[in-house]
Amino acid sequence: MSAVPWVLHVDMDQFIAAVEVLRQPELAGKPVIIGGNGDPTERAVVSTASYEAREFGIGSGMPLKIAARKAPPDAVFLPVDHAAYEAASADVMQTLRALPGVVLEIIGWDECFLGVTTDDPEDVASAARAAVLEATGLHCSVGIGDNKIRAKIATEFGKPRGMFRLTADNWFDVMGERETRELWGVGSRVQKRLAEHGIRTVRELADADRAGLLSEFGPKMGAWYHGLGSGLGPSVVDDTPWVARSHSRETTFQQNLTSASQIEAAIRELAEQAFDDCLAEGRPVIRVHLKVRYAPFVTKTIGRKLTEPTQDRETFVAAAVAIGRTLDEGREVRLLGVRAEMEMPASGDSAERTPVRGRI
DNA sequence: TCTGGGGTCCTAGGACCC
DNA sequence: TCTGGGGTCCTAGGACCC
Repeated sequence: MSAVPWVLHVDMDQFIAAVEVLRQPELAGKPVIIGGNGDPTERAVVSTASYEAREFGIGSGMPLKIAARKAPPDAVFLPVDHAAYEAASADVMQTLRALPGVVLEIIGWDECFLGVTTDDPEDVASAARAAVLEATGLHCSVGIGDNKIRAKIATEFGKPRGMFRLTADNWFDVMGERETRELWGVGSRVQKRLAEHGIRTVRELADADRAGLLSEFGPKMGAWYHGLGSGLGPSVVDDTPWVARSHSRETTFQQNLTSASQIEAAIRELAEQAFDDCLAEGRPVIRVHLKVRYAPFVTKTIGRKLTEPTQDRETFVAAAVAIGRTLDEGREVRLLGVRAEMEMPASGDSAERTPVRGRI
């Protein structure tokens, strides 16, 4: 065997719950549910549920009120503690970065890609798992692939506390008959649109008419989805530090806001915080976005370019408030968010962007 | 049952320009 | 009556990720 480049995807097992159990060992083996303030009667959702809690049908994104109904009497609800998870995350990443010969690309709190040239990727994966466990007491799983897409998907088959290899050789054996929804970057809406074209499985996507996909999804996404059916994707692991394009603050109100003055006050507060996050990076803000959720299912986002890039807080806040004044009167607001979009440093913009939303 | 909070990227369509 | 052809920029909204 000769050394060739591999992509490893490292994903922490039930990361947030595991960090909590580490600090409170008596929680081990119990259904643990982390979300919001830890009060299951509040408007908030589950951040992470331990494997024990998942057996009761509780999972990420579920409203806490629902989780409370499904949970057994011995379930423990805990508040989200960002600082603790960030510290644990930093320990994990530092440990992985120290492995010999690897390039590390962080894609989230609890997951990253490792690029490594080796003739034995399983050996590197084992070493990574052992190192993380030794340094942090936390377990992880590793996907091994010949590109990022396959590595990322492989991890699901390795969980928990294991590893799995997915490459061009076994792609269709493993994924061919599965639903398109299992592909990274295909959500429920795209799954549905594909199904309307008779495309339900991964293999059907790979075999689909390319022109049809381009006309349904546009030149970029159409081509991307088509390749995704065959497990195609980028294989370069990039360790250049991530630069945020925007910062936002949003809040779900326990009681809906009903008056214009309440709404304006909330916009001010959120706008100041979002703006300050940008200011802390020393980068001018060029756009403001307001996100509003009116009672059930209606979320609106309204963006405005500022007349010029600004580092003046009041200029930004005033722009956010101005959008707020255009909102329909008499509607109760249950969620409000303000996003500040920053000027990007001029760069020779990398040609290979992966259109999977969020950090990659 | 009724939905966090942090993000990124893509597309469509209109305005405007030559 | 019918309606260039190319381009850029902007807004609004959709979709997805962790």
